[in-house]
Amino acid sequence: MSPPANARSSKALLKGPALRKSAPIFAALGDETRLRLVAVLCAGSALSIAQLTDGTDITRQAVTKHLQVLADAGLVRDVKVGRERLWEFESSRLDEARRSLDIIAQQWDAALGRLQLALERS
Amino acid sequence: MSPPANARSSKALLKGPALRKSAPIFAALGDETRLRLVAVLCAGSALSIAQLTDGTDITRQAVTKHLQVLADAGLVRDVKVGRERLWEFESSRLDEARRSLDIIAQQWDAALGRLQLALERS
DNA sequence: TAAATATGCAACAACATAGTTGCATGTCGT
DNA sequence: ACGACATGCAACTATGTTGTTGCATATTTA
Repeated sequence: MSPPANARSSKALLKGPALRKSAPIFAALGDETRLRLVAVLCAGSALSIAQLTDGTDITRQAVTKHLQVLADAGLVRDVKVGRERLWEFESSRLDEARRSLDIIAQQWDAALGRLQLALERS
Repeated sequence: MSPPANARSSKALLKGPALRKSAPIFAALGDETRLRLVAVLCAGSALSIAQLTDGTDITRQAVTKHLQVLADAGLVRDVKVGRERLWEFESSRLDEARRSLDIIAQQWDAALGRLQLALERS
């Protein structure tokens, strides 16, 4: 059979912590409200909870919880300034998630390449 | 203030369906078991439920449910072959998710660039 | 100091998710 | 036809998620 040649690399892909560590990041991004918060914050400026709540149909407390989820995933960070709590985007974890998707896409492209090669041989 | 120059583009980023449509994809990827299934299937070969269950500590039915979640997100597809049901990776939705992360990262880089520029001017 | 602002904390309801078990159905090989 | 194999369906439990309300606390500002 042909698969043994790449069986080890695909197993390594799974055992390596890269993919497993990405699951919580994807889970954090897997909510429309949180994805919107990330999109707002990645524009650069640190914003308060009240500012992030404005223009939303949910309560300030709900936004706070979403921000906490994002913070647990390492996607945002908070800085206390006076009576405010400003939230800012943190890019490192998102980069990890990007790399994970790139690895999967790359693996898939390689599989398509092998299929193409096999077809040409027939 | 400096933000108005890019305020419209960041709003367009949010209103565009690209990001909102990605949330369900991230939600589907936000589980260790499902991420593993995707990683296995992106290696190329279509696998049966029994095969995908082997080497796991959960039941076949649990795997079936996870596959259904992935299918709802458009990340995998099933093909019935005899008494088996083979599952294969589907790359288009994953590419959408990749583009969404790229957009966010790009937005962030632009913000850093503006910050750098502002610092140099001082 | 007092009012207004910004946030924190806790309890609650509603719903979704992850996983199980038990049994039924369909398909292959003998 | 019959046993073995692969899967489907439904019910059920346990737990997590999302969002709410009510009240407490800290910080400005007048």
